[in-house]
Amino acid sequence: MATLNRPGDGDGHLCGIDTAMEVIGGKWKVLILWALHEGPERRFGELRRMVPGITEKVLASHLREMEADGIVRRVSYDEVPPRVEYGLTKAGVRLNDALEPLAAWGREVQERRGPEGAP
Amino acid sequence: MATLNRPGDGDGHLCGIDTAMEVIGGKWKVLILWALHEGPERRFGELRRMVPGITEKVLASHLREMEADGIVRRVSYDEVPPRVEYGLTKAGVRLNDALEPLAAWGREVQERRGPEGAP
DNA sequence: CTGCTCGCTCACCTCAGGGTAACCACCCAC
DNA sequence: GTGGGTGGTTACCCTGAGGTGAGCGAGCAG
Repeated sequence: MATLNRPGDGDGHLCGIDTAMEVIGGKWKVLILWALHEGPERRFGELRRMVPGITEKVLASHLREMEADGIVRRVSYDEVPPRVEYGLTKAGVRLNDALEPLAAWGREVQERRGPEGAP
Repeated sequence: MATLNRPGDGDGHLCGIDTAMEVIGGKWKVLILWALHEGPERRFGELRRMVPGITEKVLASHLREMEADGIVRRVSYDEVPPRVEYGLTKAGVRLNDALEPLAAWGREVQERRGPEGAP
């Protein structure tokens, strides 16, 4: 789906956006990313608790996709009970940084929409 | 779905992201945004041509949503044949700017993935 | 009169992403 | 033995975003 992606486009403005959108396109991915960016390493159950509403299946599949995309590192220890820890890769951290301005924009819009003075 | 949105969070890092994701969550929205950001004003058919693959129904509904979100301005002239022009609002321009780092990240990843030396 | 343009709208259909829930293998506390 | 906790997997279902195609209302070229 490289519709607007014209390599060598002199504009140099957007055109990598859809790649990024595919990576963060999952319903919960940015939330996982956010949960992951705070601690050095998170465990599965920890993430499940940090992202209320997500199911185990979806959390697992999202983590797998993010790992395949190279933004999440997965370390599993051969213990019992099993222990697996997830962390961000360099690319993941950079993605998070790239998400910051977007978050700022979102917050700005939120304030403008619902300026409830804390009831 | 304000799960992770904790207003007053001392962290001040993410937490507006999902608002932004709702706005640009549509399949073609960033492409429309990109098409819109270059010219001052675009017509419907022009946009349809600039975003190959999109259907009229989806283009219309996305434009409507983006208008409701306050990032697109719509000006319709009472002429025959009908003429309607779309442009970005201030917020839309800022959203585009906020998307830039994400696009840069996407481009970076693209290069890393498929470093084909232009066949 | 026919057909074309323009910016949509409507009715219908498809399909994949996500939700539900049960289950696995293992060990520990009770 | 029973229950709970670990990190998953598998099967199935279901909703809603998006795709398909047709048509409309008005005027103008031919």
